[in-house]
Amino acid sequence: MAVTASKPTLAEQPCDTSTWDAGNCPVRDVMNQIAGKWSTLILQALSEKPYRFGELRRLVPDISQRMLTQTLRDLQRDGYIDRQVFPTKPPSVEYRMTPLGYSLFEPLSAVLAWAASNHANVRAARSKFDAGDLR
Amino acid sequence: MAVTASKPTLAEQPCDTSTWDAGNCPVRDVMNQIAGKWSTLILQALSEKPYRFGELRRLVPDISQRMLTQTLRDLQRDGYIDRQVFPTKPPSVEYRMTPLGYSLFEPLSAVLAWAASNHANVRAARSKFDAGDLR
DNA sequence: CGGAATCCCGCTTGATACTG
DNA sequence: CAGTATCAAGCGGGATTCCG
Repeated sequence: MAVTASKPTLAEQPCDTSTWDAGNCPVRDVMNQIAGKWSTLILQALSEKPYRFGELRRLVPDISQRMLTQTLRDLQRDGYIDRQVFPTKPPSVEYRMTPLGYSLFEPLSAVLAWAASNHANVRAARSKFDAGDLR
Repeated sequence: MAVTASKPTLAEQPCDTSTWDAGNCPVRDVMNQIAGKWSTLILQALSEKPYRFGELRRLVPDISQRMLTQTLRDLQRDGYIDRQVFPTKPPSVEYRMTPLGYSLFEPLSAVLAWAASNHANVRAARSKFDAGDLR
């Protein structure tokens, strides 16, 4: 349960505050997409193997078809996933991760793993804050 | 410019779809916080060294004091940062990263670094998608 | 200086219905 | 099956004002 990491080496991190102007900040530009409510879930699913639309819908129980469509299009637009249509009857559409998507998911999966491992720590900090808030 | 990573080892990733129910999904619970419009920027700044309220405000030029206050409180609530009040006149408040915050920032910084490195790739994919959209 | 409180707008999201 | 279209609600977030 103990937090494993202390202060890491941060010297080479992209903390360049000179590029934080809203328009051309890479961090914002990329994060604003993958930070969406559903993006990480979809990326996580597709990192495993390709899936069809309906399969993804079942994998992420409470996503609406509207949001699934939109999230998939956004991820495709940024080059993270590919969309392949099979003109069968009824039609079938398969989504799969691109090399760029995999290259993103590599560091991203570390964050997701952190979330899974440290969820309890975060929840604990939360209740502690909510409780002893006044003092 | 070339994308460096191909399919990485994903066997051990937390792709457990059984825990994707909205309520208890660790990924959503953690990501929904750090995915905020400003959270990563603040974490990035505080990963360097502690800062005071006004300093952070200057570091992130286009954040409103409302959002800065709220983001800082949320990050503090989840245990990522600490808040220390110096009862001077006028008062001074310093924010600094906690060990938990550093342990999160370690994997997170890899994503931020990816964003900086691959921003061009994403932008290229975007324009390509927007152009040849119809065919 | 470091906030809290209030007002208000607009984008995101969800529910529903329709189409190829 | 895999979407698109439309409408309405919610809340994220900005501008402003006031306080210790």
